Amino acid sequence: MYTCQGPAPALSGPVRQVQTDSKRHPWRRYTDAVTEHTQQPTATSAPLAEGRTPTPAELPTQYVPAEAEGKLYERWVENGWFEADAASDKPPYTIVIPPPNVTGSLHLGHAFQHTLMDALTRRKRMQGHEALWLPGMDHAGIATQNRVEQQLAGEGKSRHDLGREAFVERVWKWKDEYGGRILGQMRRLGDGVDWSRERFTMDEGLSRAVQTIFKRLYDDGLIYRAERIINWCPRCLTAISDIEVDHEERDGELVSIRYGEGERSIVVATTRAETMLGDTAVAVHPDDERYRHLVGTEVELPLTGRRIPVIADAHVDPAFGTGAVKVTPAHDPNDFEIGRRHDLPMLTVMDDHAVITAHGPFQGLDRLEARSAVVGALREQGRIVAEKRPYVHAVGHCSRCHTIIEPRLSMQWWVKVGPLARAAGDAVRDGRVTIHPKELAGRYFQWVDNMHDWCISRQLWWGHRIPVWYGPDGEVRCVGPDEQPPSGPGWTQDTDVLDTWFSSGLWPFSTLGWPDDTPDLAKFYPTDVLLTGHDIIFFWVARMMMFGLYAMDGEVPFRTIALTGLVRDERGKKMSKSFGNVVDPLDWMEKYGSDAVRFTLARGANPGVDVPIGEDWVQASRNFANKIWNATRFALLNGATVEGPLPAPERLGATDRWILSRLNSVIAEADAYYDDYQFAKLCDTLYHFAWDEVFDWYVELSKTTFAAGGPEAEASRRVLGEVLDALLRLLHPVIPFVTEELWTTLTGRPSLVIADWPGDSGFRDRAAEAELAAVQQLVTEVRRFRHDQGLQPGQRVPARLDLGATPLPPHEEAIRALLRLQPPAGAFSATATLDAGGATVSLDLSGVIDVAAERKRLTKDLAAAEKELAQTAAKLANESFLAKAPEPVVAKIRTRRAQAEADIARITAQLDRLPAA
RNA sequence: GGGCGCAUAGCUCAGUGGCAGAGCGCUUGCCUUACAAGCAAGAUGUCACAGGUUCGAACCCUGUUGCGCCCACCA
Repeated sequence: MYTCQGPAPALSGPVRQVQTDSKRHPWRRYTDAVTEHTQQPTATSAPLAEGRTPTPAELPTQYVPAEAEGKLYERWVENGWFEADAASDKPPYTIVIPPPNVTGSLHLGHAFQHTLMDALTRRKRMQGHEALWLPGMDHAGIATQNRVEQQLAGEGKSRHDLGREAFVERVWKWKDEYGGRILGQMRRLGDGVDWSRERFTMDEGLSRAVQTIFKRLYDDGLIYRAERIINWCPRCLTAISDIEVDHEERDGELVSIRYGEGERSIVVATTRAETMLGDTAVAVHPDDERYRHLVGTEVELPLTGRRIPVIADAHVDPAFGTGAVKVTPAHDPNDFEIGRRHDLPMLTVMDDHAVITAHGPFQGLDRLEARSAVVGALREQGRIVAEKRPYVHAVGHCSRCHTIIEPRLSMQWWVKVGPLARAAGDAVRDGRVTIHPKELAGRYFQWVDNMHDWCISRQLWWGHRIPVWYGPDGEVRCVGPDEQPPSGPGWTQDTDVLDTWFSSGLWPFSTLGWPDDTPDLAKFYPTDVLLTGHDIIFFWVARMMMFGLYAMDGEVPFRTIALTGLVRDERGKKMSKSFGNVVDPLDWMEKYGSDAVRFTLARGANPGVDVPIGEDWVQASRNFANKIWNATRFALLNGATVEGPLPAPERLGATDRWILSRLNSVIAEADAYYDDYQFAKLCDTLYHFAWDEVFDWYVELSKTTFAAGGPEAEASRRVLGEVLDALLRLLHPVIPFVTEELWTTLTGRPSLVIADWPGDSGFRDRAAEAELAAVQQLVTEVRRFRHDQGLQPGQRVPARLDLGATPLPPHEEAIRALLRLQPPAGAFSATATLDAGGATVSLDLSGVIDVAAERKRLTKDLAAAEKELAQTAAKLANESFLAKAPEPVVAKIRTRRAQAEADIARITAQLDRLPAA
C-alpha cells in the first residue's frame, strides 16, 4: 500500500476534469478540450493528505512541466546540492562550462551541450563523486564592445566622446544590466551548476591570472612585440588573429597592368589594384628565362612617378598569370616576406579605415573606390594590358562584422606558439588527453602542428589591458600582478587589450583560483571532460591545452575532449536568421518542458555529428515524459513500493524475474553508453526498455498478478517499485525534472540529485527471458489474428488454451487477460486454432471467422517461411560456408532453419484446421 | 590548392562482414479504467552508381557521381 512518507513533494499539476459522458461530448471534442486545457493550466491539485492512497481522480493524468520545473530547480539550489566541496574525500569529477559570451542568450546549441554536461555531472554525483560543474561567462571583447558602441550610437555618441575610462565603465554597467541573461536561462534548462563558484573572465581573480601568465610567458620569451602584417578590420578598427578571419570564395577581377615601358616593361596581375600605390618592387622567379634580363633593373611604377626594382624570389610561381608579381610589403603577407628578404621599403598607403593616404589623386578614397579609380586611370594611360577577367578567389572577412579584412603592417603583441603547440599536440598523441570522437583528432593535429604565432593584441578598450609600460627612454617593462607599475614622467601603459580567447584559454585553472595554490585547484584540476562544439577546437580547446600544460607544469587541463556537432533544424539545415529557422529553446521549454527539449537533444547526440531537431520530436519526448508519469501513477495506485529488501528470486514469478534480469542488463548498457558519451544510444536504450518492456508488457502483465493477490502480488509490488525506482534514477541525468517529481513521491526520499546511481546486481535469468519471449510471441500472434478478423479489442472471446509442454501455464491468466479471452461456458466449438511456441489457442468465434482473410494471411506467412528455409538450407549445404564460417554463425543458421521448419509445420497445421469457406 | 567526412524507409538518423533497424510520419481498428500526449495490428528499402575481395558485402578495397565540412599568405 502506498503511503506518502517524509518531506517529498506531492505530485502537482492540474487535475483533468475527466469527462465520461461520451454522448454529450464526442470523442474528438474531448481530446481537443484536453489539449487546450494543458496548454493553459489553471487548476492544480492540492497536496495529498499524508498516508492516504490517491485515487485516479486526484492524480492528474497529464504531466504539466512548466509548473513543476521552476520549483524543483529552486529547491535543488537552495539545498546546495550542486555545490562541490573541495575538502571532500570523494573522488572529484569536474567540468568547466564553455563560458558563454556575456552578450549571449541561450540557443539550442547551448541547450544541447549543457544537457550533456549536466547529464555527465549529475550521474557522477549520483555515483559518489564530488561533482563540480563550474559556470561562468566570457567578457567577449569585440562582441561586447560592439554592442555597447551600438547603444552609444543610438545616443549619437561614439566611444571616443566618452573616453576610455568612462566607456569601460559604461560596458560594466551594461554587463550588470543586460549581460548574463543566459544565466537565468540555464536555470530554466535545469543546469546543475555550482553557482557559488560562478566566474567571469574579467573578474578580479581571472584578471590576475591573465596578468600572471602574460608576465611568465613574457619572461620566458614566449610573448613578444613585433611589426608584421596582421589581419586588420577597418570597421572594428583592430587587429584580429588568423582564425578570426573567415575566408569566402568571391568573384573578383584580375587585372593585368604593364609596369615600365617597351622592352623593359613587365606585366603584373592583381585583384587589389589600389595596393599598387604601395608597390616597392616587382618579383619574378629566379629561373624564369622570360624575365632574366630585367632582374636587377628598375621599372617605372605607373601613376606614382616612382621607379621600383625587379627582383628575383623563389616564392613566385612562374606558371601563374604572367609570372611576375607586384610586391606591396606593407599590405600583403607574402609581399611582406619578400620585402624582408630583399630589404625593400615598406610603404603604407592606407589608414585604419582603409582609406588611401598616399599623396596624389587617390588620397582620401576608400579602398574599393580607389580600386576602380586606379584601374580607370591606368586604362587611360593604356596600362591595362588585358581586360580584367573574372577570377574566383578567397577573400578574408572579419568573423565579427563581416567586413573585408585588410592585411596591414602593424606593431602587435604575439604569442610564440611553437613550443606550446608542440606540448599540446604531444599530450593528445601520447594519450594523456583523449579526443572523442577520435575522428576529430585529425583536425586538432592539423591545427596544433601548423600553428602560426598568435596575434594577441587588440585595439579595443574592453578587455584585459596589456600589462606592459613604456618608459621615456624607450624602456619596456612587463609588470606582474604583485608589482607596482613604473611611475614617473614619461611612463605609459600599452593601450591595447588582449584577445578575448587569451583569458578563456586559462579557464580550466583560472576559475579554480590559479595562480594561488587553492584547495579547489588541488581538488578539481585537471578537469575530467571538456565538452564543446567542434567549431571551437582551434579558438579555445587548443589554447586551453597550450596554457594549461604551460601554467600547470605539464598537467593537462582535461583528460577527455568530447566534441559535439552543431544543432540543425529538422531538415538538417543550419539554423540561421536568414533562413528564418532559428528556434528559441525557451519557447519549446515553456510549451513542452525542459525535459522534453533535453531528451530530444540528447537523443540526437551521436558523437561529433550535427544534431537535427524539430518541434515534432520535442513533442514526442514530452509524450515520453508523460508516459513515465502515467506509469508511475499506475504504480502508485497499485501499491508499488521501494520499502524493504527485494524478494529473493525463488520467491518471484517468471515475469518479475524477467524484468529484473532485463533491468540489470539495461543498467550495464546505460553505464557503458554514459562512459562512452553515446547519448543517442543511451536515450534509445532507456526509451525502449521503459516504454516497450516495462510499460507495455510488464505493467500489463502485473495487472493480472495484482488481481490474483497473495504473496506473489506482494512481491511483485516490490519489484515494480524497484524497476521504476531504478529507471527514474537512470533517466534523471537527462530528464531531471519529471524523474525528480515522480521519484520523490514514489520513494518518499528527498531528491534524486543526491540519490545513488543504480548498479548492475549481476542478476540475469535467461530462462525467464525466454519464457516471457514465448508469452509475447503467443499474445502477439493471437492479437494479430484478432485484428485481422476484425474483432473489437474489447470483445471477449471464449477460448481454450492448450499450453502443452511449454513454460507458459503459469501465465495462462495473464494471456487470457491480455487477449480478452474468457473460459468457454457451456458448449464450445473451436472455429480457429492458433499455434505459437508449442502452445495452441482455440477460439470460439461462433461462425464469424473470416476464413478467406486468414487463409490469405497464413499463405503469405507460409511463403515467407519457405523462403527462409530455402535460404538457410542452401547455406548449410554449402561446403565452403561450413568450412570457413565461424561456429556461432553456423549454429545461428541451423537455428533459423529449424525455426523455419517449425513455422512451416505450424502454419500448415493451421491451414488444415481452417474450416471450409 | 590541401585535408576530412557523408550518401540506408516519405523526413532525420543508427547499424560497419552472417535475418536491413529506430524515432517521427503513414494505413487499419480501438474510450481497453495508469496514460487518446494512449493501446493494438500493419505497410514502407535497387542500403547513391560501377567494378573487385569473400563461402557470404549496406559494411572491406578501387573507381564514378552527388552533397557537406575544415584548413590555406598563388598575386
